[in-house]
Amino acid sequence: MTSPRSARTGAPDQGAAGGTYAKPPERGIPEATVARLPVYLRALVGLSERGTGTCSSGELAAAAGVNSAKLRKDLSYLGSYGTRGVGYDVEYLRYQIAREIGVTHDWPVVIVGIGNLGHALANYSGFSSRGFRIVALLDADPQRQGEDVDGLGVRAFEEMEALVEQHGVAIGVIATPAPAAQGVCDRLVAAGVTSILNFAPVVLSVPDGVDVRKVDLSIELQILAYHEQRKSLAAPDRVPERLVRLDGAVGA
Amino acid sequence: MTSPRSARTGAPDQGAAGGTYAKPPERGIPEATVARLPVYLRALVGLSERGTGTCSSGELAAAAGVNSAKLRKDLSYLGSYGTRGVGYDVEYLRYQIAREIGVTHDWPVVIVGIGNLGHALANYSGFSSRGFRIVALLDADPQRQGEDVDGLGVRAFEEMEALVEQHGVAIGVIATPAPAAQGVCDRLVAAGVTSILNFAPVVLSVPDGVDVRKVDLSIELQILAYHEQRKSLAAPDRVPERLVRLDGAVGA
DNA sequence: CTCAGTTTGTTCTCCTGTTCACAAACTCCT
DNA sequence: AGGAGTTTGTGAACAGGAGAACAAACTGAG
Repeated sequence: MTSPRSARTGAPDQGAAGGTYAKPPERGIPEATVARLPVYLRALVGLSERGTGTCSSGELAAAAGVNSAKLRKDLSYLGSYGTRGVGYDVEYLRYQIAREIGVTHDWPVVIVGIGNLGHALANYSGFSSRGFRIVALLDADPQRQGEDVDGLGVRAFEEMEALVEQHGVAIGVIATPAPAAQGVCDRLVAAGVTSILNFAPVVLSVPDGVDVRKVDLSIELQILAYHEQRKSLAAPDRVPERLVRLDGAVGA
Repeated sequence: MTSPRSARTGAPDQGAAGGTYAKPPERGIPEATVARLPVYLRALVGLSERGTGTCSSGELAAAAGVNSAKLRKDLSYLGSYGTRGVGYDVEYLRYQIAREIGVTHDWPVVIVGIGNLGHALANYSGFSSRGFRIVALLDADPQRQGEDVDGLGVRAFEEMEALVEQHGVAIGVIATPAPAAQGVCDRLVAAGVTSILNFAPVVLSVPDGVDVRKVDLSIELQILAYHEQRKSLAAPDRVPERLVRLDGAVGA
């Protein structure tokens, strides 16, 4: 009844109160959990700034906007960093999550495409405060080159390879117009970049071993629109004049 | 063996070639499918602009960057809009998806917080081309008010309620600094907005019936960093100087 | 008309992720 | 010290999505 297979990770648990180092999980954190770790990290930073020393899974879950059971299971993939009957030490857990994600050290980043969005990204404080150091801004437009954005000059594409090599850049951000994105992507990959955050509304094709994440502003709005439409259809009262004649439902 | 329960939708299929109107699904499109429909829509627009009249599920899947079986299953939730042995009519399918998402008619939108990101959003052409019409830009800073962004003046918060009412705004975009976001959110909801796209790095709390989607730029980068770190650990060769002393693994 | 080739729509199976529920472990009070 | 109260960590049921595989439906050639 008590644990038919207790040694799932192979290590004999070793008491969990010794403290030297708890457990090296190293293998297989589910993708869904990885996506939530940064949320927990941000919530912990908030709690820390408010002077909280310890917090329960319930409190942290509320701050992160998730279920407390899910939070505990997520954290259990990293190791046993809590204390039963007490909760989690905010600073300790914060460090452990930061280490697991990899934001305890600096990640040099290049941003390609310094239009409106590129400007916004270059100025976004959330990057630098989380270990992401923008080392270069690149744009194809000679008119933009030399322009100063947040203390960094905009450089030409031609310098991409040298900059990536020099700073050891592994992560690139693409904020170019759609037609230019694949070309920029290919060039980043050739230069040695292995992770790409893509804001251009295209599906990038990359070789194996390169990660791409896509952020598409209009897709998010369209998803909202879908649900909004459903809401209006479900409750036909309180519908303003914006939704008349949606379908052929009225006339027929 | 052949279909123990054939009448899953209840309707007798009625031939699918009549053409007046195929099927009103109206119920239960999986969330994962909803999130992909805009991607298909964009791929279809691309095909349409290139003059393609018909396409198979394989072609469309390639353009959208997904599996063809998944694409067919997704489309089947909307109804039977393809022809076996032929494929999908690009224009017809495009319209059907657009209608299902709700982008065949205009969605008036307000953007709150006209900093760097708000500027970028206001200028983003992907919105207007998909039925999202920005009807107001709002900012708390009196210095920004009156400034002209893309033909629209920046207005004060005080006008929010009147603008939402006047234009029948259902969707709001929050691009304010984190501390202001919850207050803005409450006010938008009180004014009648029922869908919110949140760029501020906070967890918004809203009443039931209000949808919130969050876009967090730094979280995406952190997810990339996690995988990048794993890649470096898995292949310790070709690691530049940026990843020395990651863990206590070397000294001990 | 018949038959081979093509492509959709759907079913079935597998896998990932979520949630519940509870034993183990800790604290605090008496 | 002992017992009541808390809280974590995790096994196990449950739900939902992904992919393979196949029958149904269409086209076109002979």
